[in-house]
Amino acid sequence: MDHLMISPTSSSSLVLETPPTLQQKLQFLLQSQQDGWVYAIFWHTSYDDNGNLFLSWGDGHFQGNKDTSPSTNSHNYPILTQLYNERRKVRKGIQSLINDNDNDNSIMDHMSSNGDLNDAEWFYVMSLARTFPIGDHHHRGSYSLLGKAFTSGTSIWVNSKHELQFYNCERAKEAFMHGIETLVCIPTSNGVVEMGTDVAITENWGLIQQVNSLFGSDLIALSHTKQPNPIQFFDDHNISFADIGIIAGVQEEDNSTPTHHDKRKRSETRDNDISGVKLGSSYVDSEHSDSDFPLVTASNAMLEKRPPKKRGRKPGLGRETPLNHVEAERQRREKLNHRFYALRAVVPNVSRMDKASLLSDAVSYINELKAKIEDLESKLEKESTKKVKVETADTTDNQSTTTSTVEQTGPSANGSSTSSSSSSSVEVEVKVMGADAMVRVQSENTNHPGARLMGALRELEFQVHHASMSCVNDIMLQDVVVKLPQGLRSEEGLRSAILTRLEH
Amino acid sequence: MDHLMISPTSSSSLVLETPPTLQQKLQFLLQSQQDGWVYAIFWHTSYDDNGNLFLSWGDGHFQGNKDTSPSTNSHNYPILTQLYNERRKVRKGIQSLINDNDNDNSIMDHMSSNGDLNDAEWFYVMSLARTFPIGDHHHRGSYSLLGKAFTSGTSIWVNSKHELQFYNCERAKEAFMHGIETLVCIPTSNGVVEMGTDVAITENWGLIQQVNSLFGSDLIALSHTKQPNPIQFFDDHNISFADIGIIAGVQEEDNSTPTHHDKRKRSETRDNDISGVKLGSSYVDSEHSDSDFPLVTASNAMLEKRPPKKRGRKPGLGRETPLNHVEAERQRREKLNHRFYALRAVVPNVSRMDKASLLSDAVSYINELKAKIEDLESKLEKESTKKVKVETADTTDNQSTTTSTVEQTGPSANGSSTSSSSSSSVEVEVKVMGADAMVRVQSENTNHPGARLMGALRELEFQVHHASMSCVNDIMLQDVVVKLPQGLRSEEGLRSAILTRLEH
DNA sequence: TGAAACACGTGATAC
DNA sequence: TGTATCACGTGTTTC
Repeated sequence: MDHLMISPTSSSSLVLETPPTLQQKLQFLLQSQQDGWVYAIFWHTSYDDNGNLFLSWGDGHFQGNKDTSPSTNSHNYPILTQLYNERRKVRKGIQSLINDNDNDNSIMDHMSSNGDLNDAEWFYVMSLARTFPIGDHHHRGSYSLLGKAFTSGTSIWVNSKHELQFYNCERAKEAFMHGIETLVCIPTSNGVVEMGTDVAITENWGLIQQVNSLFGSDLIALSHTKQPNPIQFFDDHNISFADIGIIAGVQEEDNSTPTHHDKRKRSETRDNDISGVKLGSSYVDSEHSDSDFPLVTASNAMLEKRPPKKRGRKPGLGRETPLNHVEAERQRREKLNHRFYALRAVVPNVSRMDKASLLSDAVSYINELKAKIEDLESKLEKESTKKVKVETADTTDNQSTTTSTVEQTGPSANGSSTSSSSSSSVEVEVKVMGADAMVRVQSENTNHPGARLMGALRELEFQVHHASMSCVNDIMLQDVVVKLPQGLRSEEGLRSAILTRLEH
Repeated sequence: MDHLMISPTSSSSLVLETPPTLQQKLQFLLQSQQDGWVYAIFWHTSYDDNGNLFLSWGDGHFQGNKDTSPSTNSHNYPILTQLYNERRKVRKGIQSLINDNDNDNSIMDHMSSNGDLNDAEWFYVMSLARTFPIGDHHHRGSYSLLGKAFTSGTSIWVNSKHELQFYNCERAKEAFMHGIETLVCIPTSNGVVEMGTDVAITENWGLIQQVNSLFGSDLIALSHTKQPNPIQFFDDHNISFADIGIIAGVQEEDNSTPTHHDKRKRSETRDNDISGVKLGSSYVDSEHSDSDFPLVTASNAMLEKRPPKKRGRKPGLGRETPLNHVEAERQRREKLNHRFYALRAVVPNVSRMDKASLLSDAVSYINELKAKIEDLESKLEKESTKKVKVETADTTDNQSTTTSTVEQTGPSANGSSTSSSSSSSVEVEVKVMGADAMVRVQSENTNHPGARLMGALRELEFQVHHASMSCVNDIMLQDVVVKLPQGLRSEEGLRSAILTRLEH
């Protein structure tokens, strides 16, 4: 049971329009990645009775944790196997029964309240009865991540529980409840590939490309990609531009004709992935590589409903600079949006889903937190001073400085360091002693200074001989003795090298 | 010297186009406000040699602090009086000398580095030599607030130092450096009224209205309100809408309209007020009336420099719907931006001034605050339980002592944990003590075990209280005391969670 | 039908 | 020179 397979192609007699190699593709996909992906699901597009497009289970592969710690495997849950088999048998029936999301949600919720059973396996198994609408009443973020990925044609990569929790998307919330930490949705021509795991995995452009090449050639059921409601511009043609985009992406490699915006329905994005990958080189979140943004594959154009206006390209455009510009702007927007999501994830009680409300809610929330901290600190201080009788008084000093982190913003004026996004006032001392060096770092105890310093030392490939870190009153003091590689002996150089690496 | 008056109308023979009552108006303005405004300046429009519009000193009134704390008054700075008089005498000469902003900035900077002298008085006095371009190379925010207020026709009200610091506007920065906290720029027909003080004053619509009625009737030099480049929509009429707006605002007393605050820059909006006021009713910043947004009076857009693009209006436009749309979008943007400012105001150490950085900094700051609160709460709880005298003794005692005596606590052979795995020569022990836990990891000194462990703890969001790692004979021994988030208390669970995360 | 909220492409600008 | 950010006007999609 280590490798669950819920596949209509492998063991079921149900006939679906997906080619028989889907299962192998997913399997291959999972096994070719060295990251600890737990499962992969292919959601394919279908039409419901009303003619609305939706995503339903196409195929899936469950790999489990790489370490296969015994407690997380399914043999501990015989009921799981039973339910799994049962579900598989009557999947079609169940689907019609619990197509309604609310019902399904209640099931999930009940399961998650169960404490021990809410792991990725449950999530995976329960997924096979789920469906997700597409393009319908999507209130901008309220719909499923899967649907969003499909309609927008952009891959979505969420790799923190906070962010996951934020999305007011049912699936993301459920994933969060079941311990999923990284959730990826990659659109294909006729569906979406979803992968998930319970650890954090940073964005991986290669994976998306691999999915593209694996699933991009499924040119079956192209009609699915067409919009349910007729597009007035091209309904005389039977092939939607989206389809053309797909085809072009597969066999044409091309691109050309950027310039005009689009809104790119989806699909087409892929051809840009192939042809214009270099654009992706600038994708990196330049400054702090928080890796918090979405790896949008997107862009392109050309297959857009075009009000019969100006035909032909604008005169005199070099064609690459403006394209980069729009692409860059797109990325900027996407990045900004993901920052917004991240903010939503940490701010509770967001009154309304719109950005302005979020921002002011964040402000008031921060003020709330500050007030609470001040309150607690004064309380604590009172307690401690009451209890510790005669103290050296530097504790209160430290406390007061940490409380007033706000005030630091004005002058800033901290030597070197500063500028780090997270913590302020980082002090680094380096003392070189022959082939060894002693590094002393003093900072606030925020953003895991220990991990940051150790990460910095790892990046610099310094072997650690000894280290000791202590945190008192929110001040973290770290002393490390490292062995230096030869050639690097300047104390100031070491210091700045460490300093610059401390910011993530 | 309590009331500095730098007025060409009161004591100078220079003839300017401002009416002789300017000084009294400013004076009246300051004294009629009960808020502690320190100074008021009227900047009037002029053309430089190149025919470009710019703002220069029209008149000013310095009132000083209401509390008139002796240390902040000018008699402490005889040099100030001297320089003031000197400046006043040779104002025109100085203007031509230090018209260059860079020079002036350096002067201001030098002054501000002076510690004691950089108060509002200095700022006020130095202002009289300043000029500010209008409508030229306006990078939207990089130009002066004054220019922005004038061209946009919107009043700008900044009432926090953070926000002030943010603007990449020279004047705002200078004001910040000189201790100004609230800075207001109110456009008039032929200039801008600027008021400032070193305390925070919330937006006051009445003040803006008062300025409008005081300075709105200066219908002299109307041509100044006209853009240097002709406005194609109305250049057959000689009266700009702005002026009409002013007149209407003056003699109409307006009021009525409590409903629609702000927004609408005089002119067009005002005539909208007359005809279709109800539209403004929905302007209210519905939910929280933080009053955090900009009191833009504006709209208009039609006295904006309009690059000679499309001549003639778009065909078939109803003229109100699309216009309202752009206006609404403008307002939305403005609102959003002010929310951003507010967020900047409460988030310390904003690494860079751009929105994306602000957002992620806000997120990490919130997490910081949360962590700190949790920490404080647990600390407080600990304190209080400790204070309840000798309780059950064992467990609580251990908790209190762990921080300092980490290494002694577990000389291996602890009952729980241990045992299993340890295949790849990495052993993990976990001992939970209340809200804290001790983690001991023994492994080979390869692949930077310190960084791996710290990274794992960061992923799990465990705050490190104390850590010590030593390497002997290529064996790395690490002991860490961490604070656990609530809900995670199982030693075995912790152990496996750490173990799985140790492999990268 | 219009108000509100977004995303998009575009031009400007700063480092 | 490219590579950022930003604001603007516009089209679209909600309710």
